[in-house]
Amino acid sequence: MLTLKEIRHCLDTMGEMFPDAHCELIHDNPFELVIAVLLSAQCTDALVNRVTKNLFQKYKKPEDYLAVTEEELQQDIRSIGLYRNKAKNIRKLCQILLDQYGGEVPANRDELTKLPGVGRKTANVVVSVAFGIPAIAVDTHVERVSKRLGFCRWKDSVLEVEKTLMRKVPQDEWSITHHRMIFFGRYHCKAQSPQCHVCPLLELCREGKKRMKENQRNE
DNA sequence: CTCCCGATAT
DNA sequence: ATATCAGGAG
Repeated sequence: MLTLKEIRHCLDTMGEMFPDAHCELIHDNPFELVIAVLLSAQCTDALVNRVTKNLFQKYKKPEDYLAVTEEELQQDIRSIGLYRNKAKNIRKLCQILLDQYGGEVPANRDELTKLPGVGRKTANVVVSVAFGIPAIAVDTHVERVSKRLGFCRWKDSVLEVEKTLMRKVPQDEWSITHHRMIFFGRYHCKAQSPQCHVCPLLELCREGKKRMKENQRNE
């Protein structure tokens, strides 16, 4: 486990590496963001953006998703994967927005979490990005980076990772820290090929040093 | 824990 | 061929 000062150094370094870290899901309003984040489960942002480019031209409001059959919506998002669950959840979610929220997206994590297909991670992204409410969404990248670097313990659940990060990072930096960790994980500390050999954090990264030693044996 | 699932990187 | 991708629900 890293000290508070070491974590501070890691986050500052990530900020220097990725000064423009931001949400890469293309959207024009909170409703589009909810749809995009829901679609992004187990799928790259690039592919989501490719699909939503057409999707958001055809479907503007919750009513539009309910005006077609579920099979038609499935076909419109098929290339995303998990498309049966996602199509069903999107249509249920739209019905609830119309019935209970006047067709608007609630600006509240607990209300968002009640929506089908919206778990804690998706809700955190929406409140943070769409409504400016401080939150740390722990996705696959944030979890992997936290564990490799030693921000938390290997056995921690995603909820425990989130709580640890909230405890160790000032609240007014939650959102930007979340995005810096996403970029760091997506483009540098990648799942399959982490760039340990050019990593400025290698000296305090337990996992990184272990990986570098393993590589030496294979030469 | 398993299932959902196509696209892409390794 | 296999792992991974801005996860969530049962």
